[in-house]
Amino acid sequence: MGQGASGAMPRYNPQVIEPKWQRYWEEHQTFRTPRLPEGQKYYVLDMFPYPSGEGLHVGHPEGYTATDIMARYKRMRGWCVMHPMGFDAFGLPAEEHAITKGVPPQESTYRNIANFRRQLKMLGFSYDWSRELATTDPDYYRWTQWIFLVLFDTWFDPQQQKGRPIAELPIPEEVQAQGPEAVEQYRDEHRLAYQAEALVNWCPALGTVLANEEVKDGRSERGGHPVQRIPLRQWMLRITAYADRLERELDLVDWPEGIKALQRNWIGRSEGAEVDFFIGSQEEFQQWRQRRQQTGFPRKPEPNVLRVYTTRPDTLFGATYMVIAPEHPLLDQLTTPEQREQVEQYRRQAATKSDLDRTDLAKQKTGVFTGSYAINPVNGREIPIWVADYVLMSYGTGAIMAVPAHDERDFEFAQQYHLPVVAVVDPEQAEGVDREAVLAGRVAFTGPGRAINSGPYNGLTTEEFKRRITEDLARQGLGRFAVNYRLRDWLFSRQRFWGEPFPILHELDDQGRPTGRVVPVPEEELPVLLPQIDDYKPIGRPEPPLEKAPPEWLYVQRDGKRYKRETNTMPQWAGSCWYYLRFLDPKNQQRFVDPEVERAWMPVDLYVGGAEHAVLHLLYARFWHKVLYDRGYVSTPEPFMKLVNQGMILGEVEITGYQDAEGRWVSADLVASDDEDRPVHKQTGQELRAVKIDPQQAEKRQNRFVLKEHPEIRLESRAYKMSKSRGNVVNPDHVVQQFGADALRLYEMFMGPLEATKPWSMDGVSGVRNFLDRVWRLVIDQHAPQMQLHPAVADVEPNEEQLRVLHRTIKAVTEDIEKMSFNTAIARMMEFVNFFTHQDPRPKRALEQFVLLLSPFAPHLAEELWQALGHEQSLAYEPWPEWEEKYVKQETLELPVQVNGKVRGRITVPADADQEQIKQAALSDEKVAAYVQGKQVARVIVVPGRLVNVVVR
RNA sequence: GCCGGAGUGGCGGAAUUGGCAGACGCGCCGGACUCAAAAUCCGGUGGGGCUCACCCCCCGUGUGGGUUCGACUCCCACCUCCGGCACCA
Repeated sequence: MGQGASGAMPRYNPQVIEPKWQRYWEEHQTFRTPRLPEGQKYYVLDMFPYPSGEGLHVGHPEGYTATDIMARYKRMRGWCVMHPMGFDAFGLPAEEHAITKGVPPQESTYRNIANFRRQLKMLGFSYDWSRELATTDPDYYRWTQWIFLVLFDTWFDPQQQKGRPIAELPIPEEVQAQGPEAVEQYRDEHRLAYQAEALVNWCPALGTVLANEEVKDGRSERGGHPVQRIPLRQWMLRITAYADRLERELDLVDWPEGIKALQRNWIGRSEGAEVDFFIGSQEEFQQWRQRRQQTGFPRKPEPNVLRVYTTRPDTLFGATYMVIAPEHPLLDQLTTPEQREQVEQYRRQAATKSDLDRTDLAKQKTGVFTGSYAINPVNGREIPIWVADYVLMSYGTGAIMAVPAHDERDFEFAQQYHLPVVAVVDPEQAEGVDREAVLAGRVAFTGPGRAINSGPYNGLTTEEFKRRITEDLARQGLGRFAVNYRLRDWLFSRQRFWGEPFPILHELDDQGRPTGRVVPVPEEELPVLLPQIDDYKPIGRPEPPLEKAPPEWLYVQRDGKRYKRETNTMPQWAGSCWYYLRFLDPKNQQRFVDPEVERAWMPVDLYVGGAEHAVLHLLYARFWHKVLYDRGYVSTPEPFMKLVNQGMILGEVEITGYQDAEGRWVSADLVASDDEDRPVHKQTGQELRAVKIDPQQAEKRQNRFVLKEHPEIRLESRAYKMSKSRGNVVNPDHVVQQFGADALRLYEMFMGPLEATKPWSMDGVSGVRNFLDRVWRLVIDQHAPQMQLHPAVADVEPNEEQLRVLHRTIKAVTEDIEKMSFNTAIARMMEFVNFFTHQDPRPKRALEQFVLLLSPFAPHLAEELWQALGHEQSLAYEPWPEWEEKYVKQETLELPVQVNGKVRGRITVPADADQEQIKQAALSDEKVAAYVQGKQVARVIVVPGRLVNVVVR
């Protein structure tokens, strides 16, 4: 360096300035938010993290930086911003850790939280840390329990489509007549939180049951362990009651269409009809039909009736057999003595089959004839009733009418067991359909067409037929219009320690056996704290660890009766269902949130998080919110107005080649993967070795990468999900150490659109760090012995050109932030710096405006420069720069001139030139004239401000 | 199979009420500074062609068609990749 005092030279040093400003913000409570908004409010929320032992992942700061930019920007625009952070801290990993290492979950959880908090603060996010919460705080889960009690105290009124207090549930007379116990039972059957003996997804390896949402292909989503179906008493939440509103009210929110589609898909609403099939003799059938004419369609079918749900009532005449699920309650009654043995065996088989087996065997359908017949209500024909596990008890009525001619599954089953196929829909000229084969029953046709073989309905279109027959069936009391949902009720209990205890007591009799009666723990006694236990291990039986709690916790004496506490705990999703409300009033000891505060801040204006929560968290939270809304505890029907999903960040791009055992290269197009995802040779099946290739050794030919030395060997070039096993995980601590927090923030925003999946690149980080260095040198004289402004920085008025660049930058950056198009906003700022680096003098005023523009993205650097420019206070509440249109507009425009669509020249015209002037200028341009010469000008298209196209012949 | 999303230089990406394809950054090449290196600064960089004398020409946004004066953008058919669902009657 040659200069003695080089250490004192004011270089850009994030290691020093970042902690400095973090300390400043903390000391000055810069981002403290008032109880009630002052002026216009803006609630910007991140999906709070699960504090894992690994610490922050580079995926976290992506969304967090985006929201932080919005928060800082809005503050400078004068909005009152709510921007909190907390931790979703209940969950399996802490408990697994407790089991293997013997560390109590409380301890490891709070240690992990401390680490997360440190990392988040290191990145300079402008959270109001005084609102921090963790779902594991007794002061928080007290209110999670309280909301559970609200759910317990609520029934859904289908008339009003609304949750109401259980006390308002109308009790039918016949129930009333059976006494108070029956009434209580009737109430319990209608609560949104209820107990059921449910077939649950029991995972022996995890020692808990799982929600349907947590099971993928018969294995647990976490860990990939096998899952079995066993019956167990469980707490359920009646989310299906809200299915309709959860779907319909998606219209109220500004979410990506893709996420809405995902939720609609999950809810899976379908319309069709319920139809009753009589089981008995022809004579009885006639009487039954007549009776039904009078009574209409009953709420529950009589025992001699099989009720089915179908979306295609128009194919009723094509029903050639029926199928009921193995768990169907009528199965016993329908099974004839001759068939009993077979049916029993089949039922046992189906019951012990795990979901995994059921999926594996999906290719081959199985079933057994019950021996009974049902009578088709529309034509009086008798058809056999089968039992098969391709029909699910949990959907519709657990029974179907099978129409093999017009349903793929029924067709497959009919082929398997040689059941008749009768076509009742003529596909006519439907594209790509073999009409002859359909009519002959050789293939299934599932599309719409025209009715045949359907008696009086022949000739109707599918659409028309559906409507007519549904009406006709309803009039005769044989069927009714019906809606079904794929969505199931939410299995809400877990056999784990590290979750919220249920505020529920089970009454015991004199022998200490449960009577079946449950009572809620009174609100004043909340929270029900987790007890101290020494052994967290699941027992291997579906019996919760809380069974091992000390008796003084487990047993409660009340009004002379003994009660045992509920020992299941709530699933991890519980805490995240309402945290956005608690942030508004985190210290409130009287209520879960003060209504005044709630009304002032809700709804969340912007919610950012990963798409992996598209169905689970977002559906559950919306459900709870709607219940709270119906019960008058919150003021908005939906919690999250605008939702943005940040994309995944992948590891660095890797180029991979493949070699066989002898070390010979194998072209990537000859490589397949086996069951365990290992590479094998497509033809020989031989196992191959994946080799990481240095980019220097590869080159691109056409659209593929090949080995430079052997161009016939194709390589694979792609980025993979970050994972410990692949060793491509990027640690934010290291990035901050090496490049600084501002560089990390800026890079994550510069990588590409927020929503896109994008690969990490350390070179990219150093690129934006380079930009920050240039910003520093734009303002600071780094060769001076101490901190001082660059000599070119002067208190002068900007010239015309500088004003233009400045104002265009302000406009572009502002509009890009509004669109959350952060990558392009950063590109605009880079252009500004490229331009102003060459300016001498550099007007201080212009630089100040620029520093303000930069501040939401790189807040530490911006604060430091703001101070160097002579300001004493933080820039966090400085007014956002405004642009003036007169500097943004151009006086003259350079327009390209095309001849027959190809650019052949360019002209310069005044910005306000009219079409005729532009046309003349274009035609008189030398180059254009050369192309036009000797040809006929057919048309001249002038697009103001864009281009001119001369069409010649 | 069904539902979403995406295919643009060596790489990340920019540009759509249809109007100059490749902004900005990385990488690479060349130059300046230096004894040298790092850092920094300047210039170049889609492919091909040309007497490549810096001018000009042709091709080019996954593939094939179409609409249009004009298509990365709209329409039809298809291919590939990513995400989700998957016996839901």
